[in-house]
Amino acid sequence: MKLNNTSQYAIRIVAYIVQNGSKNKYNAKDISKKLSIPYKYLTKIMSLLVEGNIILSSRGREGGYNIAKELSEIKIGDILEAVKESLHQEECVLGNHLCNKMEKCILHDKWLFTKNSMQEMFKNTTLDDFIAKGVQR
Amino acid sequence: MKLNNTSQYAIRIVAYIVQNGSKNKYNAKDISKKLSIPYKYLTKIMSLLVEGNIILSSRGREGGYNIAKELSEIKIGDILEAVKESLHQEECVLGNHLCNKMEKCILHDKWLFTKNSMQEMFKNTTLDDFIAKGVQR
DNA sequence: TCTAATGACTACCTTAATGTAGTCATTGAA
DNA sequence: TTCAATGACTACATTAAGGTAGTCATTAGA
Ligand code: SF4
Ligand code: SF4
Repeated sequence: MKLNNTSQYAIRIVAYIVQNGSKNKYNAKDISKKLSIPYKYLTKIMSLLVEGNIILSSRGREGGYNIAKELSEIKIGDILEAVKESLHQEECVLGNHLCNKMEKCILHDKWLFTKNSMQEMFKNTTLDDFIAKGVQR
Repeated sequence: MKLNNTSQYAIRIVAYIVQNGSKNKYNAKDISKKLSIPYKYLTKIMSLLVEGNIILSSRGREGGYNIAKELSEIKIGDILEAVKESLHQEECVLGNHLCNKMEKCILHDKWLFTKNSMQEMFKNTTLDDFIAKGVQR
């Protein structure tokens, strides 16, 4: 039970940018070094974040990455979505074996509740929440 | 965010046994057919459940599997533990990058809360809970 | 204009989880 | 006492996630 590697990296990347000045521009090599994320893997993830409109990139000399919007507009959930983490509600504890609503098992509602609270958490946490407390790396 | 395949199978196997009579004995071939779990993969999982003292097995002709204890004594959490699903609390959202308690990030407590409620759910649900409602397959 | 510094793209490699094959060990029934 | 029906064990095959290599495209500055 955890987020996959790519999602974890993505959150750490964005958190890093937020904490070190969201107005600044960051290049792939530096981020890679600072966060110990393999360079090529990092750029792959960055492309996903760009595609998801969370990060802006500029190519060429003096290029780099920066945040695409206001911090308060970006939710953790958006990041996870950008890297295709599956958080879908309709997924059952036992995989995708969806049952009809009439004969649900004991775990159904309990799991849904937990799933919901997790989703709420990701939906309700925005990037500016990171500034105050800080993430250790 | 979901249980891995092996865990899902394990729960479905035990649920199947519970629903079809926990006093009866079941052989691998039948379970495999009924639940569409690859035969060899199934026997591998069964061995884990036997090792975890959830299932008893008897070899030889007329052999098979049956539940090792009273239904009320077996928790979903026990099944997950038997197949080595990692549910450990100390694991952070961002992997194993544990921070010191002084500078925890905004997700820390929220994640812990969710994690806890999930663990509680698994700890507090026993096999006899399955009987009443039934799991669709 | 040329070039070094950058990100984007494509294709491949590695690893861990999932799944399969073959054989051995045990046992009850004929 | 055989032997067919069973589970256990070992080793291999497949797949998907994670990670790497090489090259192309873009751009600011000399
Ligand atoms: S009833 Fe149980 S098995 Fe069926 S979809 Fe809900 S959680 Fe999954
Ligand atoms: S503070 Fe945040 S990053 Fe650090 S261990 Fe807790 S959840 Fe993980």
